[in-house]
Amino acid sequence: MSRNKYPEVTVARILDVSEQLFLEKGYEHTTIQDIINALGDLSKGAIYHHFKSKEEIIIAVVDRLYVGTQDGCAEIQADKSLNGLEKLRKLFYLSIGNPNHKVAFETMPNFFENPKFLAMQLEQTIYELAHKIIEPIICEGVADGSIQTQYPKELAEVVSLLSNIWLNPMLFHCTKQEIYNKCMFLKTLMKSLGVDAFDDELTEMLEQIACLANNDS
Amino acid sequence: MSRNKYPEVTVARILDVSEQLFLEKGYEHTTIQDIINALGDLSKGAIYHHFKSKEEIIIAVVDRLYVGTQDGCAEIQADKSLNGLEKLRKLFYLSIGNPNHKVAFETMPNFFENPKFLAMQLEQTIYELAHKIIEPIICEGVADGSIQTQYPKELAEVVSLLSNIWLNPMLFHCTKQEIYNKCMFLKTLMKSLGVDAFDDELTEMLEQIACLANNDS
DNA sequence: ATATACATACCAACAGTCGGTATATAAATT
DNA sequence: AATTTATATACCGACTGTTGGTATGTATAT
Repeated sequence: MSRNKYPEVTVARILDVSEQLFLEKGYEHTTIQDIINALGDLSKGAIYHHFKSKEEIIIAVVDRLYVGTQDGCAEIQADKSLNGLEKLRKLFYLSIGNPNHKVAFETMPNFFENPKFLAMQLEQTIYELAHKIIEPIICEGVADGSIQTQYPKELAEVVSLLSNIWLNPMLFHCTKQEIYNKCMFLKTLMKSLGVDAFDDELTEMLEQIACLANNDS
Repeated sequence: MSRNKYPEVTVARILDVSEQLFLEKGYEHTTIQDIINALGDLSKGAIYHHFKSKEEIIIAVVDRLYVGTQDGCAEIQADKSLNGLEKLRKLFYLSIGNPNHKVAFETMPNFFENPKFLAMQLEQTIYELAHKIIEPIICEGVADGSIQTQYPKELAEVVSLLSNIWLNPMLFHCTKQEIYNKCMFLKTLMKSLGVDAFDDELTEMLEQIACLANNDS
């Protein structure tokens, strides 16, 4: 294959194929050669022309997974008609409804055997989601009176961690019943922490996503 | 060096050196050759005689990190003079006071660059700590009336996750003030969830451990 | 005598490199 | 405007150094 006029297309193809393989086989068990084979018509040189290392590929993949969410966040953040609590609620919908998660969900067998992916997800959750997105919204909620807390930063971290990691069926496989219990628990937890953002509609959404993975109970 | 009369000593030495290196440089950036060099007088054959893979070495290392804790758990569990809540409280002391953590704490630069270790820690926290240790104790506490909850399993998972991962300065670097805030937050959180196990003495212990790592504020 | 604790030489797989080629694009020349 | 020239970029594929792991040999304890 000769030179492509639109290199972004090539980059996107590399990321598509890599994402699929990383989720399927795990980052550390995916070789560059696997990526080359799956692409079919590109060489090692091509890949290393666009990315300087395998690590850089997974960084780009994870970044891209969250791009849609990040855009949506900015939109919610800018919406003047919502108070802090309402913004938080809307954010949950956005995050849980993210179609990228579904894809990952279906192909990923066990996240603990994909430690790199897990670590990046955790890092992203704390340093991007909690600190840069949730915390400002909570502070806003405290200011407008819709959220009550003395510890906005800690609350942001815990809420992010629980909803993005603990509740994530990609990470912790669970039956429909277990998802439901987790949601109920999280709902009362958040309410008792001064954030009444977790409503029934949200629970239902999560249950439906969980059904994609397993048909238990 | 020829055959050793006491092979356990050799195994222990391999684990000592490996643990140090894994914490220092990260699992994936530690080579078998690094371990051999650090040992000084052993060969590759020796290592692969005692462990069948590099992965098996880190499993043994992590197992050993928790051995002391596990023994202590059994002791607490068997103590008939304590109710559920008191057992939980005692467990926190044990876990936080674990000297192994201090060692890891001092040498580990950034856990996110050691994804394998992080993943194993998370897995251990949920499937060993939460399900096998905390949950039974909480159920006991519910039965004897010292703990109130409708969701023992979920409570066990969240408590384990927050105290073992989120509060762990090895994972999330923080200043003394931040540790204090986290403790205060966790204390109110747990109390509002029906578990009043986090007292002032515990907070103080955590602060002292945090001081080992950085001297901020 | 045999099982065990090691040593050593070796292998296959891997991430990453490097010299080289082909093509797109823009500037210079006609 | 058409053609040449220059340069940056997309890509190729053989090669390298490193690494986890193995096969086989040897010495020692029981």
